[in-house]
Amino acid sequence: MQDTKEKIVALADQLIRTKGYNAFSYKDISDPLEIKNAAIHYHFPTKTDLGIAVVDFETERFKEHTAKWSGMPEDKQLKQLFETFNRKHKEGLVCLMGTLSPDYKTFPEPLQEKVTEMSTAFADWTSQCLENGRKKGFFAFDGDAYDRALLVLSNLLASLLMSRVMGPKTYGKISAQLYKDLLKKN
Amino acid sequence: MQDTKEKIVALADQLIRTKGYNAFSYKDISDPLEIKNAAIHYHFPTKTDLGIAVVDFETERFKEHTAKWSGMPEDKQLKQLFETFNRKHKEGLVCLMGTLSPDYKTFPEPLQEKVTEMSTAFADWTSQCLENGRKKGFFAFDGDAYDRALLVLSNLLASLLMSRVMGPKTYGKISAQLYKDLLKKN
DNA sequence: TTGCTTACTTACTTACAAGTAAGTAATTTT
DNA sequence: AAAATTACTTACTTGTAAGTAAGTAAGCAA
Repeated sequence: MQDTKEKIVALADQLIRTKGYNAFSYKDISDPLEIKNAAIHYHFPTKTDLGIAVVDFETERFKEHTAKWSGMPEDKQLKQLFETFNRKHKEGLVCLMGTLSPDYKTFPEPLQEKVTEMSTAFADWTSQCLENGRKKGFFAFDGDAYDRALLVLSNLLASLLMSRVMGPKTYGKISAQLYKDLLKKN
Repeated sequence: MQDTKEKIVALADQLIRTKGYNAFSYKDISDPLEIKNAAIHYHFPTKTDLGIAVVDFETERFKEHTAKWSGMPEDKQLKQLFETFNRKHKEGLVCLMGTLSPDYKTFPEPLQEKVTEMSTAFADWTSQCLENGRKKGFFAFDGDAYDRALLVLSNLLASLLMSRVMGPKTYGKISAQLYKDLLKKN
């Protein structure tokens, strides 16, 4: 019955993305899964443990995805990243980095570390992709590739957040212009 | 004693920016101000009322600031916007839009509306500033000015959030590159 | 078949959050 | 001078959060 444990992580992931870490409770998980709150504590003794599991799972998933894309040309790889965010947007969800960073200071250290680790993984991969893609002529942009990666990620992250508040079209407007900018030759 | 009311709003603002809306409590305000939690309820019957006051105050402050800048050339006006975010970064704070958007779905409608109103005010002003600034040759960018405004705001918003998680240098890297991009002539 | 582990439930505890009703002291209005 | 208003405090209530101790049913292991 590893099934329950996986379902808890999946639901917690969704709850963190919709309500935020500090606003979801064990009851939000135990009710739909028709288990008792103590069953969650059995698998994840503290809420921090559950948070860590969610973040770790996301980091793993990201690494698996990027590994699969590694044979593609860089413009296609970046397109895949955009598609990942696109899918989240269609589900009405935001990215973990976007929802966890405002609450970061309320987290115990072990969870903070995991969030930083996840974010670093995103930035490192994007930086490499942009760097290599520029060398091969797929992308055109000024400045350091790492700085540009931070810009790209910040746009993707915030476009999901802003879509919530300013309407769903916001996401498309930001991501479309962002992608055009990177391909543009000066 | 309008003083207490103002102090409550100012502290709530700071708490929302550091811990997030759902993580701060009336005790976080009543303790440092040395008043009872009922005193907060006297001024703001519900937490929603307090949230609305914080957002309204920020919207007003933004409109006052931009009104003061209205005589400047557009590149200086935009610089002022960047400076505003810069100051928040130095204080270790994030912007209201950044901290409130992940929790948006947990808000009652009246607060949601205020957050949307504030965000729209930001976007409208930035859009106008970019539009006029491009016409006068201060800025160079492709596409619609409103779309570009969303990009700029998303970068500023997210750079404050990401700085928390990835270190304080993140903010400077993003904002510097962003500003350069806008001034750049092709 | 006895014992150990897994995956829970039952039934709590402790803490703290938001919110309220009733009272009060000081000031302002009439 | 009396009445009302302002800005609170005292002392609650209600609800819910995270977490735990003890029990149990099912499966497997020796």
